[in-house]
Amino acid sequence: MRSHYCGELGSANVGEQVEICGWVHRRRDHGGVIFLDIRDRTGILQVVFDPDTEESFALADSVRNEFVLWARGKVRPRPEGTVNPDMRTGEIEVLGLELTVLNAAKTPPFQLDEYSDAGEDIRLRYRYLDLRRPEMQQRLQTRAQITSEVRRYLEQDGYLDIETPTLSRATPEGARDYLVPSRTHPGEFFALPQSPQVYKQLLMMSGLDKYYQIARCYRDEDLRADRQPEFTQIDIEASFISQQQVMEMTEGMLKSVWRKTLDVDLGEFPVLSWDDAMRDFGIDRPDLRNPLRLVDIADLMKAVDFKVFNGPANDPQGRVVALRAPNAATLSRKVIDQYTEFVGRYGARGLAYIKVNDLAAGADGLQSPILKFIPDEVTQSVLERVGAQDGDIVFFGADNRKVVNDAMGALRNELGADLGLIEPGYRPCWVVDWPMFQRTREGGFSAEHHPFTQPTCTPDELKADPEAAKAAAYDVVVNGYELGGGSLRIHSEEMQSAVFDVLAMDSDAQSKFGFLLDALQYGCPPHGGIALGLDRLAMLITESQSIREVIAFPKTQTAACVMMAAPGAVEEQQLRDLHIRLRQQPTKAE
RNA sequence: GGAGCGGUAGUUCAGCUGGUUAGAAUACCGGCCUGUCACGCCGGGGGUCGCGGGUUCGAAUCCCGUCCGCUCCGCCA
Repeated sequence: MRSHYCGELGSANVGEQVEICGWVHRRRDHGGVIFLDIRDRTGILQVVFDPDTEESFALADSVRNEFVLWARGKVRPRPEGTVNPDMRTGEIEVLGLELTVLNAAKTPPFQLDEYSDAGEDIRLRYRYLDLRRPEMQQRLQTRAQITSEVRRYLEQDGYLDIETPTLSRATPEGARDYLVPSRTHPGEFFALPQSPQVYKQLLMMSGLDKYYQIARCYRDEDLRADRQPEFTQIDIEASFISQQQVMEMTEGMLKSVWRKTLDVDLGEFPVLSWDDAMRDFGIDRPDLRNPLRLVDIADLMKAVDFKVFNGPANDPQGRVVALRAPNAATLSRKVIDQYTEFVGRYGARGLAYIKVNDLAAGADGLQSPILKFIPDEVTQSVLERVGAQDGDIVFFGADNRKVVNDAMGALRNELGADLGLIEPGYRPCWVVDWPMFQRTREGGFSAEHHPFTQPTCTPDELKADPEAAKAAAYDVVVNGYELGGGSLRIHSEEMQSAVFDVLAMDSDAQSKFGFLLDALQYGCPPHGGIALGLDRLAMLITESQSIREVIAFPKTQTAACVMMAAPGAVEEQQLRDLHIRLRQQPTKAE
């Protein structure tokens, strides 16, 4: 039916008779000559019809946008002066000799050209049309290129692609599970996996040695621009492997992905400790393209009444930081108020600042609502430490550690973007030496990474002081996105039980991992691995603003599919089969 | 669970301090046009102003509720 794809024709094909298939991208009718731009996955091709071919000319006259066509014609160079340098196939055209309309098309609900931008709502409702757009085709092709390169890289390194179940068991820890009722076990439910974590560890215990999978994962939590309820992980695990080896393997893989898709050298992956990341960036996934840094100044501010920052006075759990923004002293009161509101979202109760107009003039050269609360020499030492220059503005955060890190870390990102300080390109890094646990609001502990992560201490030390325990965990971060995270895993039953104890998992919860504790006692090799978010990877490489742009059929913010109207109600009989009765009738209006 | 933004022609938007017949661009339809490439020119059709209620002589505009989309906080081991 087809001899060539549209996009692959060029000057080399001049003189050939070709058959092409595709959609009418645009039609230009000049009365005596009609141009049809035919589009397929590979590109766009101009096909010309003139009145000599009477039948085809009449047909070409009748077609409309998005009609599906077959055409036979002759490739010829475009006449002098009509070459289109903006088009990949712009040096040639096809003289249409025969034309068949394979299918007519209704007028699309939105324009599929590259110049108009439909709302996401309508794009998703007609996703099959949205995906026809060259931009979307390119994104999905790039995504396929990524997975292809990942597979190639891992397979040449001896990793086996092994599938694990997507009907699994609800877990006591972690995100909310998507549940699937069991017909054969009344009242019982499967859970869709949040990750293949436990399965891949069991595969290591089975001696499969090196495993990978491009695995769909499910988490029933609220969505974000970079979060979908179902997403894809590049899941990797290996036995008898060190943290260093996992990191090198991952670096090599990411570098070859970037080289393959963008022909970009990712360069070095600096390694930051978690403590350093939190200190300098207030966040565990720093965007290194942003030159701004948080600077601790609590020691300088000891003498100052912290209430000027609306923060607690000399709280040992507290943190006081300065954030210098170069050449931003011109920020208006209104803009500063907006930043104050911005940090408020993260719990900050205010945003103090000093505008540095003229350093040489001392206090007279500064402009700030807080100066009168701070001794001049303290102000000077603070400005000196942050390296303030004339024209800068210095923001301050003082509160408990979490609020300061959250608020000032976010402000750093916001300011960096607003002030145009984000360097172009990609800046990867590793964040290592994670704490094993974090305190929960209730005073207990939750796993910072996950409960299978190998602590770097003994089980006794772990139980004695959980807060001090570090984990053999590592995250790979690119441009402020957590691309992936991994760890060495616990391979002794004693350590795994100790972790469960610290997490205060009751015997019922622990029994759900009984199979794992058992397995650990039957000769479990030391092992470790990593999981990378494929969607985020594709998002970064295609420079998309949303994860939805690199997923063919994504869910909306309410975790629904507007095209299929999923989720939807089911027949009463289906519920009966599953032994389910709804607690109340749905009230959602149509 | 919470905060914010948006919903007006097929689409993208303007109109929103209440007051003629709700506009623009584009798309669509018809006509003209033999070298365009976001073709051009002429003409035309097209609206439940998301939905429900309220205030008012009068509501796209003000108020309340609700649904949908997006961004963010919480949440996401």
